[in-house]
Amino acid sequence: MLYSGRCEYAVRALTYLAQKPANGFTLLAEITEAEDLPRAFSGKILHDLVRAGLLRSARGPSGGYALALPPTDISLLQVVQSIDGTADLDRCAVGLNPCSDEMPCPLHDTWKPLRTEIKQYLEETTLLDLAAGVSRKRKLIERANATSGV
Amino acid sequence: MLYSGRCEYAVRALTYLAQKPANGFTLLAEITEAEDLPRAFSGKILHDLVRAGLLRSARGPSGGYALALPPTDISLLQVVQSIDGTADLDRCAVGLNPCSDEMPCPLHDTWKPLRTEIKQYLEETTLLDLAAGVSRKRKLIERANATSGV
DNA sequence: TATAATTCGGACATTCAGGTCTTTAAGTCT
DNA sequence: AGACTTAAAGACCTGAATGTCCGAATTATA
Repeated sequence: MLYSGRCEYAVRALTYLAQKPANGFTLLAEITEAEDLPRAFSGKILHDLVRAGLLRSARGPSGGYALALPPTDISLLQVVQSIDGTADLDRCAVGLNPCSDEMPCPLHDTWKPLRTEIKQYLEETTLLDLAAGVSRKRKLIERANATSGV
Repeated sequence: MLYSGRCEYAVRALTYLAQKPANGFTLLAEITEAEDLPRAFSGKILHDLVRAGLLRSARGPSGGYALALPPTDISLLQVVQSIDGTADLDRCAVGLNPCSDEMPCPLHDTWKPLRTEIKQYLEETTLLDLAAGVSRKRKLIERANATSGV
């Protein structure tokens, strides 16, 4: 709903990397197995992220992928723009052209503030937030298992 | 961004119908020419809306399509759900399963309020609002043409 | 230097949304 | 009844997104 399938894969892979210690590379195989992603396809997506400057990569033994920036410095918006481009976010909700503040489409006045809010959300949410969310979830699962006597 | 291409066509066709007097049917050809939509394809989409109960249709001479409800009673959400289904709107933003309030995904807490807002927006916006927006736009265009001396 | 490990890159396969075309069924009019 | 108009339904086509496969390029290590 917010972004494409490709982009979702990118977010998940990046979130996985954000949870790992900052030194050294992580294998594609490890990422895709942990996150249950299609391996070859994800390889291409990660490569796109390399070209976009969000990841570093290294070939050969002890190679793999690593974040090119600290998790605080990578926002969802950057990921979306690297993978999907910016087109969707600025597009008119009804698809009528031309559509601008001067020549608004039927939904323009009401839709625009909401769209701005969505964009802000993507801009403010970083990989750190995502990684923190994952560890919070992990704890909840552990607690659930403990209390249910497993 | 909010809904699929099919759904956008549906919204535009419905908006066109909402601007017409309530009696009688409107030809598919008229709708698609006025809104510049692919004719055969739009026929299928309109038929989906008939099955969903948002439109009525009639074959033969003086046949065509008409709203099954007054424009105030058809919300964008109903259109989206008739065409795209409800899946996207309730889906977890990151695509992790399971994802619920008890077992939230990394984005759950922050994404959910925004998603609720989007849903509310779709629910509160009706065909009447859209039709009103169109006539507002039409006036703006006329005024622009008048002042530019055309 | 040889070898193994790993990403890179392109060719190919599959699936799905978008879209056209043709035939059929259901109405209206004379 | 017969001719005509129009939506309904289905077969088919197209292009983009998704995904696989395999060889080439690169690099650490023995």
